Amino acid sequence: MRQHEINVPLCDKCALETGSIFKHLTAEEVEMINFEKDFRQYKRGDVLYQEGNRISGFYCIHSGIIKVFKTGFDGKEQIIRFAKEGEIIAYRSVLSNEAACTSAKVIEDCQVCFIPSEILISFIKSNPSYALELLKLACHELGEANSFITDIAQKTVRERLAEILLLLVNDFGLDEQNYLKISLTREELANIVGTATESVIRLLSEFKTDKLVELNGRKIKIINKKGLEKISNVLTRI
Amino acid sequence: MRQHEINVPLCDKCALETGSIFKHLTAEEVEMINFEKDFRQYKRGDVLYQEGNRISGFYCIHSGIIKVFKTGFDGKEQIIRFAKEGEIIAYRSVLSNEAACTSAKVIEDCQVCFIPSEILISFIKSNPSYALELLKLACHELGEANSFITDIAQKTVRERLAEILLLLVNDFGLDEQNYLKISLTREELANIVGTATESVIRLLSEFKTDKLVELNGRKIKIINKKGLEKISNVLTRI
DNA sequence: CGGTACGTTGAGTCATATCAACCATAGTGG
DNA sequence: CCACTATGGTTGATATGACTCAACGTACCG
Repeated sequence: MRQHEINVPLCDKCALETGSIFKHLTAEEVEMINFEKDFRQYKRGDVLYQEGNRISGFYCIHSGIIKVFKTGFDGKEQIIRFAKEGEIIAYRSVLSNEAACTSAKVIEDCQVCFIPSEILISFIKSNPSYALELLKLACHELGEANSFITDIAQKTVRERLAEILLLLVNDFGLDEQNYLKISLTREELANIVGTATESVIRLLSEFKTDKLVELNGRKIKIINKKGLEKISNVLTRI
Repeated sequence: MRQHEINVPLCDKCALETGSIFKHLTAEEVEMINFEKDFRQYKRGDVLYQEGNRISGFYCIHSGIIKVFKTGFDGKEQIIRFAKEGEIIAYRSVLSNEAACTSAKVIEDCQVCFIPSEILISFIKSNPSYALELLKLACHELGEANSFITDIAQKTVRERLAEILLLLVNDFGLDEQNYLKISLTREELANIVGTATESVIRLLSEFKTDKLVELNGRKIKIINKKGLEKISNVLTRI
């Protein structure tokens, strides 16, 4: 099923709608991206780039969800973060001028714009307040990474799973029936939490027994957010 | 024993010697830092700033070693990174304009320069190539954080301890007798690896039995680097 | 209809945390 | 100067969280 007429999104419109980082650019700069960018569509499972790749640009997500992950020794994925509309990925490699230290794979069909490195670099040089925004972004991500390190190092799998569920609620929201909008396989959940698939399954069904969630296949319904918050903290072990 | 005449280091000299990020500044800019900065000396155990603080500047380390850590629920520290001569800390908070997400404490007596936020911000705006260098720095740290997340999530304590020892060798080097130049308490080691103090003690003495290291109090002598490399990877479990 | 990917459950094992006791060292104050 | 206290290091015993392995169910797909 190929679309003959694809609506390539315009960056100026997109930046406003999604609140992407491009909203800090001037009109001419946005126009320049519009001209240079390459619009692409991907389906679930598609790979945008892989660890070790040299990347010639970065991606701005217009719709859909992408997982960014590293691959450990035995091939096990560790999901580092998700990216959704308005967010950019692979900018880290472009800026630090290193090979990609992560891979990116599609979780939900998506439309993305690929923007050549040179444009990013030239904007940083020409538009200082944009550079500052990028710095803020990187520093913010760094702060989140630090928290995550502390969590993985100190919390139990149970606590982390509860926390991740809440984080997913926060990032992707719930539908009218309180179902998590993002749907992941048990394995993917395990690869965020940093545990085995079986452990996620067991803990989720405990959560279900404890009336914290309901499960319908991959769809997870949150029915006691306070309870999850309680678990995700210290309080478990008082 | 108080020094009446303290030699306040000059940034231009220091930047060259230590290869700090200020080497990308113009002569006038460096001069400006020299003028505005506040030189400070700290002793082991001193705290530079604490999680949650609003920080009005960042620190450039001239000598000594500082640990940057987060505090978990039960008060347990998770060491995020170390900073030594030529490196800057707390720039993350300054740039993302958030409260400090970490604390910083002195490991080895140190001399640091405190530089007000405004200077950093103004340089970013006036000197794009400096902004780019800062971005590179932040992105590089982000890459390291991602690796660390994957390691903590996937490797055993044994693997991680070996890895951390190698990382310390890399960052701080060995003296003539192959002793690690940085000396940490067992608890601090545990707080990097993300484990219990007792586990570090037990594993270290295993490493000793296996002729990988020798132990003299806090001083750790590396006698089989290859062996540690082997342990730090997958290879343990073949 | 067989194949493949995902989900679930059970049983056994092991690495690691926890708890407790003890030693060494150094600094403190009466 | 000595008892006192705090801090760090070590070791042993015990408990348990979480992983691994294995079997099996289910659903979807060509």
